[in-house]
Amino acid sequence: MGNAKSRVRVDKQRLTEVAIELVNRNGLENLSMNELALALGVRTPSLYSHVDGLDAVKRLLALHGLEALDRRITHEALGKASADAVRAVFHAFRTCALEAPGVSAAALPTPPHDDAEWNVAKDRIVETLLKAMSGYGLEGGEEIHALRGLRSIAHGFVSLETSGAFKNPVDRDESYEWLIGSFITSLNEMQKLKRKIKRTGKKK
Amino acid sequence: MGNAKSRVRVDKQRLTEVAIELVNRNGLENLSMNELALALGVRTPSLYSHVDGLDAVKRLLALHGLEALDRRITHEALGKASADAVRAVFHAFRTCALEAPGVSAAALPTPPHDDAEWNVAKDRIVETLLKAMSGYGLEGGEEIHALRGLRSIAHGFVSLETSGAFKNPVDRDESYEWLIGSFITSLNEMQKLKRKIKRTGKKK
DNA sequence: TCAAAAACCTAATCAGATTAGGTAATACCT
DNA sequence: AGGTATTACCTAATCTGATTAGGTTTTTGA
Repeated sequence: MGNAKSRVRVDKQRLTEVAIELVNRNGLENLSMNELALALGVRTPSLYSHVDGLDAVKRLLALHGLEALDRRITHEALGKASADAVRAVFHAFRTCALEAPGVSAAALPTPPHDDAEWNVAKDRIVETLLKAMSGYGLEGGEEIHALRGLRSIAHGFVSLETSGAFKNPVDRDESYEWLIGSFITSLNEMQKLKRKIKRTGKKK
Repeated sequence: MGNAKSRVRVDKQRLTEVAIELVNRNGLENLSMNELALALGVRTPSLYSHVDGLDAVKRLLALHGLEALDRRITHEALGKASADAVRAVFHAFRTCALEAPGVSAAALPTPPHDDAEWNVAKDRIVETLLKAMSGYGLEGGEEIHALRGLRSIAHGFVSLETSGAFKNPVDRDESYEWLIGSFITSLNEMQKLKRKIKRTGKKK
């Protein structure tokens, strides 16, 4: 016979899965220990056997979100370089955010200094982004400018979009393409300019 | 003699001023009715004579922040056009956010549909931004793309910066300049391209 | 000067997170 | 299988912060 007496059995795995569900459906700000416990079929205080509190749950979501984002960027940008790679990165960001808004919101905050695992997850993405842009041969701090620019644009657009800030009927996909195009254009211009300078320099 | 018996006397004006103080010092997420009441020298429930609750206080902060931002943009961009105007707008955004981080954070959320005053304040900024970019003669939806781009970049950069996401020692001012430059470059390129097309068209 | 309104106050309620302390199921060792 | 340590749960309680109820004082204005 089935084990009629067995308890519900929560573990970090299932807890995380259910939290992901909830947060993507109801938003990060509406995640509560009560709701999570209810969804897991358990009383609220029981959760504390598995995680340290609400912030710890959000941290798990952040880790999951960062990992998913990195996977996606890597996947989309694989085998591409320069403009194609940058385009792929932008799309990966937005796709993740639209498909999993709650998790993506959880992944935004800057991890605390003392949380090694979280910092590593964040740094991994930075590395991935730098690699994606490596085709442009940026150097001397410019690669950092470009990295920050890319992050600012992607995060800025997506967060305004998901918060409902774009009310005008103009198509949002087109706006994103336009913005990506503008970023790439200027990377290209920059590259042209640098080549010209190098040539001029050599003439001396 | 002074009126020794007079009560503390709170009004919306002073309440707002004190809330601005607090939120800029301690962050929006740490604003509470308790703290606000304490700073005003009044018991917490007394605040409800003046505002409807914490959300209403945040709304006041948002209105203040939007007004301040609009004033600043208008002031900085006055008498400028095209690239100069766009540059001024970007700087106005960042200066506001760095000088008054709490208020700026309060001004971010999209107002609810039914809040006319808040929506008007937001729309006013949109108008201001469109005017600032009008020198580029964008049309057919491109002005909206550019508007969204500008907002995305400014908001994205500033929010990543203030949340501590830029850890690399590379100077953040330079990164912002770089990013602004890249946006302006591509606006210029776009304009060149359009002129060329128009010329070609005319030749027919 | 007196009545109405406004601004305060204390006490109470409510919602969520978290902690304390106890009990039952599970796992592990023999 | 039997016995024990651990773990996962549970109920009850605490704490914090927002908000409401209901009463009292000050202010306003006829």
